[in-house]
Amino acid sequence: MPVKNSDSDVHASGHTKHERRKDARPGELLDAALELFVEKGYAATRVEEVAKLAGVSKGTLFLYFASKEELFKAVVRENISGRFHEWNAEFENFKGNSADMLRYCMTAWWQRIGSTKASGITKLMMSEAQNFPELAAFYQHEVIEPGKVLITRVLQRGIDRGEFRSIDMKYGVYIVLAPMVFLAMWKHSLGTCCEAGAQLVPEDYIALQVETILNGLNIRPISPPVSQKNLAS
Amino acid sequence: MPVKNSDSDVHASGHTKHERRKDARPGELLDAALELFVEKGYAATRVEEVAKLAGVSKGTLFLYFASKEELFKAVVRENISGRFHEWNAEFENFKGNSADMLRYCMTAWWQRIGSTKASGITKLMMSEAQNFPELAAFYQHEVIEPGKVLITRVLQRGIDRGEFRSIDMKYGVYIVLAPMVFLAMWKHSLGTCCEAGAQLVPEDYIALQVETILNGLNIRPISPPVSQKNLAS
DNA sequence: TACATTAATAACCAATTAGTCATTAACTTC
DNA sequence: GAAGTTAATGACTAATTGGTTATTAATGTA
Repeated sequence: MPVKNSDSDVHASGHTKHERRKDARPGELLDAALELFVEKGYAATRVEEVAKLAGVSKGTLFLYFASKEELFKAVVRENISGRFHEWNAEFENFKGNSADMLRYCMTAWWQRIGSTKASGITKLMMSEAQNFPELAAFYQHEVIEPGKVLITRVLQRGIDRGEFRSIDMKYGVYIVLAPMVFLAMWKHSLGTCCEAGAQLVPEDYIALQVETILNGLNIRPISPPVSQKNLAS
Repeated sequence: MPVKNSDSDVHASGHTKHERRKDARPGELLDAALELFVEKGYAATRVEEVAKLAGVSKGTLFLYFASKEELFKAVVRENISGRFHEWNAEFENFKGNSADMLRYCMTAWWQRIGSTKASGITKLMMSEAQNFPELAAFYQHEVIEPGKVLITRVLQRGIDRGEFRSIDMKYGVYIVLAPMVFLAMWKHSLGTCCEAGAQLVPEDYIALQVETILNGLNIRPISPPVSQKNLAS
């Protein structure tokens, strides 16, 4: 039997309990879901917590999203949208050498994605791709592929202008992509809970990565591997 | 009240139901656990499934491992951390230049971890560390720290012998670690389900990464960044 | 064969949680 | 302001699952 809070049903904050805000609910629920999915992962996030953070009851959440899985899909669709158009335009107009362009590319990624909640989506997708092949395909198509195109453009420009040595572009993109994805993962996993004293400072990490890559892409190739058997005994 | 399968209790396969194989059980359970943890993740793997795959009842599993968490730790010890002693010894005896040593380090990682089921553990830990801080601390202590020590040793040797340029070792280890962790993640997430045509060939990826790193660690430093503002308005 | 030991089982428990539904009350319309 | 509509609630259900334990039976020994 429900409690009869007979006289008011008004919270301290001034919101009535049964406030009807049909238009605002989905957005608020998606924000709350993003927050918690990023913080705790998919499986560990309780729909009731999402509802609570959005200021509604669990029942209300299911009024707007058919299931937890549909909620998750909606979060990804909502947040992984087309900022690539803007970025592509930005890189079209880049004047200056390709080393600076690559530096700009990676530091801009950190400022716009890596250091924001959006990096949590990257981590989430890498973590849950196996369980949601449909979402994985979506992410591949909408995020990974455009990202690769952008990186390829920078590297190819450097090669065309004689600034970088020629490499197989199929794998070259990963030289740039791997450190960024790694950082996004690290930030949201072992980087937070452990590493007591020696916390990784992302800006310094990015700086060393980019300089090492640039040195690695330098036009002067080093001597190739000499032997495969260098082990004693 | 238990079923009285009175006359035999013998499976179709010929194994009796209460077969006593004390020595073989732990290994079989660990194999089954590795298989399922890698396939489904830690949280989503049910201990009863592990037991079933190992051909025993759930009760038997708890006879050999105190809890699901202990089972997981045992899997990590069996497949990764228990082998550092051997690897350290191997690198003590390495004769030859440090470029070859780093090449050996990364290709050996691929052969022994990256290409095996053990890489799934890396992926799993990165995915679930947030939810299981105790396991994360365990992994950090038993795997990440020893791994960093090993990488640091190789890089420091190169610097000491004048083969690599001097870098801040706090971040230097990540130059080597990031491509390997990325590959482990990629393999078990977007790499499997998507990337229809252009599948990543791990050996080629590792090869380009290691050569780029070696070039990047070359003693001749490149020119530092010149300007921060190269964008056209 | 009788007995002791202990590996193995499966029914059971307690806690968790995705999802449902009868009830309540805010808002709309006339 | 009465009646109808539907947004919102929260107690409830059903399923899941980590872990326990009383019971069963395989094996060794005398």
